[in-house]
Amino acid sequence: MNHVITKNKDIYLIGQEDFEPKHIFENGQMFRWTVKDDEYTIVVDKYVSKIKKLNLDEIKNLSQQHDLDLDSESSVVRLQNAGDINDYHQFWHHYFDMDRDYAALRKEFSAIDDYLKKATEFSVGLRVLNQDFWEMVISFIISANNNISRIKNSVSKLSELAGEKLAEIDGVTHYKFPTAKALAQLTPDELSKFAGVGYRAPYIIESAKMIDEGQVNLDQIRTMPYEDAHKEIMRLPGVGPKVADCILLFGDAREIAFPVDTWVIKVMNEYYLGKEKNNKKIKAYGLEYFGQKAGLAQQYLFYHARATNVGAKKK
DNA sequence: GTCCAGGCCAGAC
DNA sequence: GTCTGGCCTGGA
Repeated sequence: MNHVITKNKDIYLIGQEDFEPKHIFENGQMFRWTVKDDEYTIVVDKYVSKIKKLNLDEIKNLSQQHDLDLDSESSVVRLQNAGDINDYHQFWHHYFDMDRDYAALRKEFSAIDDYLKKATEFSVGLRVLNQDFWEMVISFIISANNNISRIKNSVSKLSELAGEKLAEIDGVTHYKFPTAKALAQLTPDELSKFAGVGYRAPYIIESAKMIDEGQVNLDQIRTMPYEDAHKEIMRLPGVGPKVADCILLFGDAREIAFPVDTWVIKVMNEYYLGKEKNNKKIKAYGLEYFGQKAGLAQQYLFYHARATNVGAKKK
């Protein structure tokens, strides 16, 4: 039975089989992480925390140290510098989407078809995070026609440029994600130069202004039906159909949002459609085929496709 | 040097 | 409405 305990200011998730930090952070939904020796340092909200899935020796040590009986547990995840048990219940529990039964979800997806089954088996422990809506807007504007290492660097630099200082860990200073008001005051030149966002700089600043001035109301968007929300969020410059779906899936937990990116195009053409170039039609097929949880299925497909380089031309 | 990266935008039809 | 070319920039 999985549960949560705290020891020495650390939080431990015990017996949670569907929690693999690598599959959670390295699947393109989250950009504020670094990893060293399988331990992830992440910047989320006001926290700069360390997340690690403990190995057998570490579990044994923890067990002895605190006189616990954890030897039979195959999964212990440690959250360091993440606050106390109240922080867990008020923030982390929802952030990590702990109310969702991912084992049941994988079972459900496995029954749909063999390829999705393979993708879910490949990604046991993947979870779709519930992240800050505003942060997703800017992060995914940056993501367009870009790669993950550059996106990570840009988001980090952007925070350094306009965000509040949080903490210094292992010699690195981390900054909170900036507010819309702070980003709205930057000039495209300084943003482009410092954060390396290139031609996206004016999109970021203009979107920040529209949100700060209330021309686009993110709180209202969250109460809209999916189609309306998707349309409304696209009023922001730099936000097209794919970026809008990422924002809704990762920032507003819209399970139906099905981002069609290069990897999904490859997967869908390789295993489902044959040859379809129209992204709108690919998305329509995805929604029809995978149903209300299309976005969650997309995460398994995307992660597996990218990791295995689906659709690569054989020499 | 070329190509690509979790696409968007403007312009042409 | 659909399709096409161009695009900051860093790394392979």
